Amino acid sequence: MAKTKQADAAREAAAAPRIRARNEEKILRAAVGLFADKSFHGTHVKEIAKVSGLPKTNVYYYFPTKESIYAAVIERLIEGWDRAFEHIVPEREPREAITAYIRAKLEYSRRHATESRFFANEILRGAQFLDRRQRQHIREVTDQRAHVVEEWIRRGQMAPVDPRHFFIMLWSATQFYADFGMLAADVLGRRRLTGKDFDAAAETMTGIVLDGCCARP
Amino acid sequence: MAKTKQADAAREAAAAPRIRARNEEKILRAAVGLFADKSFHGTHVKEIAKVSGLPKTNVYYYFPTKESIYAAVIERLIEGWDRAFEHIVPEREPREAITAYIRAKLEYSRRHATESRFFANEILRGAQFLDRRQRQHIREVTDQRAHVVEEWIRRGQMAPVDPRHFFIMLWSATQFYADFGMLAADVLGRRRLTGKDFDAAAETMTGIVLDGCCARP
DNA sequence: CTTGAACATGACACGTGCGTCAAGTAATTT
DNA sequence: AAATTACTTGACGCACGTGTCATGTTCAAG
Repeated sequence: MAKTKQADAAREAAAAPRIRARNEEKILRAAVGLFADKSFHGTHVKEIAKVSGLPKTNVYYYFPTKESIYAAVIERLIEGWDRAFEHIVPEREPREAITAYIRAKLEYSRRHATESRFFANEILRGAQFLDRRQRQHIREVTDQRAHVVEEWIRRGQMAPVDPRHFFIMLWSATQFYADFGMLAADVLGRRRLTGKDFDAAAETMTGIVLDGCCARP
Repeated sequence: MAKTKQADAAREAAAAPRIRARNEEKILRAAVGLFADKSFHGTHVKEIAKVSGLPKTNVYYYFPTKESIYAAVIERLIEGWDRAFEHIVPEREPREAITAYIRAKLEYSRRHATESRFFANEILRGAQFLDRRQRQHIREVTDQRAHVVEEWIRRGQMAPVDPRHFFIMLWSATQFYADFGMLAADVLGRRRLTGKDFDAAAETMTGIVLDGCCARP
């Protein structure tokens, strides 16, 4: 036990683990897709093994339990959570920054629909696997960007909206095209969402968020 | 077999089945909560039985399989899907109708968070249990209301937005507070979402949707 | 009160999913 | 080249979840 741990630490520090890195990658890549499609309980380790091309026992060589695989997938996603927020900085003009943010988020939804669905599913379940640190991270990042919006408002560049509900609105709308893509496609009369659909979504969304959709009577 | 079916039909037609109705109700009520929390595979019939206060075998007396319980829950939800859309009629002034729609949807998210989460989960999984009729229903209802928006635009009462993406935006934002309530609460620094939070959400949302949030430079 | 159907229940059969083990092969180090 | 560690593998045990069955019990009607 202690021995294994020590070896792990050594490996982590040193250069060595090409095989390990490659196999863990394979496993996590297979896992995120399966978890996204069928949720934690619906996904069997056997399948993760098959999809990743490794025998099941080998999966258990790298990860002690199914839960640990799930946790590892989460850990990766949290790291990328705030990427799109980088557009929200006080130096930029809000219209332009928000437009860029929406595009970035939608682009993410399109390219990483699977990860997005996985994450949505986890939150839907009450974020049972997110630990305190990860939840705090999300909150801190949001807080930080909320201050930018407040600054914009203070300068009169934006209407006085609640920044957090504002972000929720942007987040939910962009997220929708990844998480509920099937429903969106249905409603739009497509079999699957196309690039044009994402463009139309971005245009509609930015138009409404920036200027609203109803002239005052 | 044929006998049972005949009896079923008779029961359905006649007045009798108080006990059946009551027990099916109990089962479905228990099921929707469990499915919402733990998804299809994470929910065990044993638990459905326990929560609904019936012995497991009795659950199987009313529903042949776990899937049939799941399907029954879906059937109920689809029926109520278009309720909030009732506000979207051409006679009303769009600002007022949209405001009412947002409030209604948010109210639904607050009062029926469990059902909402169940439904979101089903869509997330690619709507595997929705049959063709149900999906078509959703599409038809949306289409119908999209025409109202188009009428408003034609009359110059609304900016020329894509009605379907517009609805998606409203739907996703309101849905968020039910489905990802835990995340919303986290971001807002609460333990749980309060009535005031829903009010703030409604205000922010209607403000942005109606008038946008950024003055043109 | 009797009869037959609807309803309720505990015990059980069967499949399968998680995780282990012992024994092997490849890669590194000395 | 030997020894030590990293990795790979097939077979297996155990627990548990789904769905069944045979046997009661309540209820509605003749």
